[in-house]
Amino acid sequence: MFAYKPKSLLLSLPKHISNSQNFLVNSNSQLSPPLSSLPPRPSIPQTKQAHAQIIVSGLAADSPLISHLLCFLALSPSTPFHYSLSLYQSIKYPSVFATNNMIRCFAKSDSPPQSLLLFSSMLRTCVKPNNHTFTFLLQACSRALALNEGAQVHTVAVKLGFGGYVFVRNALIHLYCSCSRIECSKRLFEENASSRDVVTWNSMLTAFVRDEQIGAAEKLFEEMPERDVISWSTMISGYVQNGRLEEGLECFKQMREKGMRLNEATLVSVLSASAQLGLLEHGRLVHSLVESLNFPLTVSLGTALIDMYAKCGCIEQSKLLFKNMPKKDIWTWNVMICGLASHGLGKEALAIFQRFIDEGFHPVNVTFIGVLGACSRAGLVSEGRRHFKLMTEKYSILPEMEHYGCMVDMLGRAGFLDEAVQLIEKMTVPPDPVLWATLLGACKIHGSIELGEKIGKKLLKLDPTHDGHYVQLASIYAKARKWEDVIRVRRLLVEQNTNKAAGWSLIEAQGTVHKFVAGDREHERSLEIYKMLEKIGIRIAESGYSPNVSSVLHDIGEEEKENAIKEHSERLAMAFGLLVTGAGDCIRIVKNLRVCEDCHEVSKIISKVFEREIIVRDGSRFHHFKDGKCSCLDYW
DNA sequence: TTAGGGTTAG
Repeated sequence: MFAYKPKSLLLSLPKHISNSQNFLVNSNSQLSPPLSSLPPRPSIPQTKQAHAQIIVSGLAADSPLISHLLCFLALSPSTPFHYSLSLYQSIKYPSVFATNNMIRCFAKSDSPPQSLLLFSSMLRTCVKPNNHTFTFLLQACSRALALNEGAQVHTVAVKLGFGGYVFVRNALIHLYCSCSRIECSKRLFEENASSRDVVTWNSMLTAFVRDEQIGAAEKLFEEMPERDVISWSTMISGYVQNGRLEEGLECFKQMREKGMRLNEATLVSVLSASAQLGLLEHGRLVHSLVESLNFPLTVSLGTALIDMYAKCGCIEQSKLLFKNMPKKDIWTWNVMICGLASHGLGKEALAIFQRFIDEGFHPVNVTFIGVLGACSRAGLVSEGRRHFKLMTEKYSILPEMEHYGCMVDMLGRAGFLDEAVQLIEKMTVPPDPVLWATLLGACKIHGSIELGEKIGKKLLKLDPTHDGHYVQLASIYAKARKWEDVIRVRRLLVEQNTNKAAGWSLIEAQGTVHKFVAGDREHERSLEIYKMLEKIGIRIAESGYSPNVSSVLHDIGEEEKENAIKEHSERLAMAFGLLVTGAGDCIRIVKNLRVCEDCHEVSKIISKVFEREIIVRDGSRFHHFKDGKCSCLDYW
């Protein structure tokens, strides 16, 4: 049997087996996130009540009875181990059963390495470990990401003849996967082809997914002799974690077609995919499944739903869910703050943040990405400055690139360009090209040609393959009507052999996702869409609209520029939306890039002349167009 | 005797 070789063999066997004195626990071991909810078990108060009755009945010295209580505690979701330990210590001669359950209590607590110390003392007191002992010990090592200790447990398990037990081996595959030793997991998996069960396969599937080997995971998933709900959930979350969202949803579809039972993990992953893609209809379908299958609205599921509705443009639905969540954790608050921020509801986001603090929660870096993003999108400059200070000084959170990004965006767009430059100069981490590009965008808004040119040139050196920088710099020149410079930058762009990133927009209609790129003529209803575009053109011209072509980089005539704008992907999606939705229905569009100035203007006019609410999620935020106005108040 | 391993994102 394969055994991982630890860096230094700190563990050898106890005296009756070998000796155990050298068993050391790595103090640097990190804890993995807490385990999620488990099936209903006797609660801690119930166990305590039973314990009290045992004492009153004079049975406190009955070791098997106390051992059973300990077993109940070990089965409960993660609890502090002090009570379990007091029970365990009341047993005069703890059996292997009692000790195993205490090891399990430690493994599930916030101090999993304690279980290794107990194992060490178990060996000294000559209680012989069994296969259960090793399963729990390996679980503790996995949770603590304690590779070295886990490898030692592996060695002992093999020496004592427990290496062949399928539970032990599965726990080992999981341990090495948790500690990023995928090759070790793979060897254990391959060495025992004849004695695998579904958990063995699932553990290996998880290992491939965590190592971002989606191809290998897909192959394994295909080969599996049996797939249970966890196999499917793992595959779906694998797709979602690796950004292969459509494939995640397709896998979910197949899972349902096979009549598989769903569980919380499946639903959370699928909600995340729906949210990231902005597919409201799909997200709603998942929500209705949650309700029809009577899934309890756990913190995870509730938070995933709040996030989905926020990312699909229904911030009111998110707010309602948030209000009605019986239990919230820090992530519930974080997604609510970030959701409000993305919809430009800065003041509401700050109010929620204040409630979060008042309820005694401690903010983390993501909380401040939401808070600073809220200030940035709503133009709340002094609040942004105050919260940035609060984050660094009161909560000692080291600002990351995203925090600086929010600040530079906020200051830059509000016209505080010098302050933004000063902030960048004071950064503890080197600014990335995205940050400079943010400032460049601000230079464009404020017509700051000199600074913009300086940053643009810097960007072209830093990141010459990114077409967006050329486009931005050329737009600055275009705004200043410096056409020769526009042509020069455009030539540079061509010489660098980069292409402008293709913008796309998508819209859902009757359960189908329709994706458009600029000038798209592939859609089966293309003719009707272009007719609708013409109709839109006439109606908006009647209301006094004239095109703003400053965002068009191409060195082409004015008429052609107008046409290029007219066929932007979001225009096609909007035209399609007007075709397929009923009068008065809201049109929802998801766009990968930021919406251009002209399309923004046109969307406002369409919302008025066609009497439609249009919600666009662009690469940066939400725009709610209604009655000729946008929720961003033209500040984006 | 009793118990055990694998899936969740924001």
